[in-house]
Amino acid sequence: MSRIALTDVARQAGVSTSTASRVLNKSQVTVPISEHTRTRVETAASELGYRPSAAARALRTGQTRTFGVLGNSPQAFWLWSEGNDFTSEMMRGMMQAAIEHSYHLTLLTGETAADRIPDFGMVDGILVLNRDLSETPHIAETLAGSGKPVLYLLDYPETQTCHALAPDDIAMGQLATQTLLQAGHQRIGFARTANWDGIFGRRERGWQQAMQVAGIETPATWSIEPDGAAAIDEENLTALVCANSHIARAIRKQVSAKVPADLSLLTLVHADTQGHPPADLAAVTFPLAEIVHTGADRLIRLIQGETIEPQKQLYTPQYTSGPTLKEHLS
Amino acid sequence: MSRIALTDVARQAGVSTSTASRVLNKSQVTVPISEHTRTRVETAASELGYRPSAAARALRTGQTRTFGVLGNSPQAFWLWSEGNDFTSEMMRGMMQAAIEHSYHLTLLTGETAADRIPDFGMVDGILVLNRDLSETPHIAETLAGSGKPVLYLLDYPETQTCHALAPDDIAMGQLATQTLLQAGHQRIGFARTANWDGIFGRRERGWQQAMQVAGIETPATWSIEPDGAAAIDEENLTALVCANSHIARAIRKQVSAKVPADLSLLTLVHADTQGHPPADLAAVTFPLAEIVHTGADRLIRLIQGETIEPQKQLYTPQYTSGPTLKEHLS
DNA sequence: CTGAAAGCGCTTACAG
DNA sequence: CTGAAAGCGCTTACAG
Repeated sequence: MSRIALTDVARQAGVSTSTASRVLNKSQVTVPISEHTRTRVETAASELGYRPSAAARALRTGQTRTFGVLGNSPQAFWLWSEGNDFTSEMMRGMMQAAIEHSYHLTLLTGETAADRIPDFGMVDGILVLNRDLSETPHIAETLAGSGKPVLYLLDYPETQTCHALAPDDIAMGQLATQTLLQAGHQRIGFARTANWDGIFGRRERGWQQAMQVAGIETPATWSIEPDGAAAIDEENLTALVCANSHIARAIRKQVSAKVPADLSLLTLVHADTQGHPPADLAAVTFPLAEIVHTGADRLIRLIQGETIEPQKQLYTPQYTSGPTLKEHLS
Repeated sequence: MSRIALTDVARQAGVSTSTASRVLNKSQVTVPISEHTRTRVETAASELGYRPSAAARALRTGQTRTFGVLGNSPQAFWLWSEGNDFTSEMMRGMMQAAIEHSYHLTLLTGETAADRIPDFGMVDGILVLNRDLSETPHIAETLAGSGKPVLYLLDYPETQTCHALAPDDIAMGQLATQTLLQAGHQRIGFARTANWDGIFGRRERGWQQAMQVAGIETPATWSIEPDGAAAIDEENLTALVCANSHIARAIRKQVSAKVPADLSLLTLVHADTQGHPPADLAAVTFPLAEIVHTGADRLIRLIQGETIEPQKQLYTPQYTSGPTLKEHLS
């Protein structure tokens, strides 16, 4: 047997498809319908096991009630540097917004090669969870030309006007550095990997700025890689701001004897929904799930035609003490 | 400006829509096309920034190249009892299969009230990641009547012929129990919560069966809740099979002085992709990401019309030793 | 190698 | 309160 369409329901109920459609889409435009007709149509629909075709409806209305999520690579959905609960927090934020608006959520796969034009056809808007934007600027251009609402999370194109929600990365770097300065540290390094230059670059700039305000120079040798622990000794660093918790852990593994005896680690990291950063690290945090949730919510509002001025909304970070921070009496 | 459709491309290229369609869908049916025409169409398409309408294509072909994922409740995507990496492992398995076949993946939201008929219109098939199936049998019926391929993961309707991939829960309970028996334990309890009766029920049955084979009775008082540590003393239990790692941790927190001095804990849990169960627990594991990956792959094959006999494929568990297991010399 | 035409299943003005 | 009809944007036999 082939698919049961609205025409089948209408025929069985003895009404036109227009009427059948009106009955089955109760909420939309308020058109009065006789109780008798309504009952007949509803009975026919359930007898026949009618299920509307989302494709036909989407073609007609231009809306799918689904938004897409685009990560740098497909791995974005399970490999995140902060540890595994990053994925959970992300999912939580996205799904909650989706549920509140009765939207579905499609994870856009597609080639890792980001220059391939993605097949966005089936979504009403796109949430960008991409940490490599600075390395792949054409993504932002392609998206801007997609004709659909786009909202960036965590990372965003620096030079483009757009909707974006992200932690204030510069403020994160600054706050971490200021905290270490107040604890008496002077020789404070910054640990990051070379990738994710947008996010890590901003955090590093925050560190530099705070150091500069304190009148301390930051030679290039104070910016180290997670496997560059040798530089810590060479430069006599007493503290390190780590670009994320993964990096903090990698460094701690290398120099474990020194943490926190000789070396203070302060990591930049997301807070989980209970507001807790990793218990084993002193941290400056941003509210990941809240950012993602608010972002997905705003994207849906944009889809539904709400007028919202494009803006980059940055979240102020918070400091939470932890065992890897130590007062330094110089 | 309104949407650019294929007709616009065709007009600009000076060809019919049929021809334009053939050019732009290179891979499909092999129809020879002159190089000249091909070039003209491709140029027109890129000049105009043409993007095919997924809705129209889906309506015409009946395929969306997307599969849906249905959890018990929306929370399924971020709250899983085994800890947060459960989500990551799930995502990994699903996404990898999706990528291999160039499918997208839609997380189906919808009311928590599972009796509401979900809106499946936009997906070609459904992956069921639902741990409450035994409590909501109508879900399976609704799905069976959806006319789309359905594949169950982890939990499955006991009484229905269907496609399912899951750990062999009974074997898990048995293996854990046998391991404890061999270590010299006799008074072995089983710890679980009341919910998820399908999965936990099977695991519990495995424990019972292994005990029975060993000639040991299992009174109801030996089956305890995670907060029922008092029963451990009352019944002089020396070991506990825990239905999952979350439960194992809850129990350990209550009786920490005794683990593993007086009480051995053996937990049933998923292994991560590196094959590691939690390092702090002795465990009997199943390969979560592999199950999800294989399941998603099979679902896509079903969607594409491959004939596969419905079957419940159960994975044999593995034992990994850990610090919470102790020899018991009775 | 190319085109005219049908039709996938809906929704929504428009006309009663 | 209800129906006839157009049209969303594609793909695919079918006919040249």
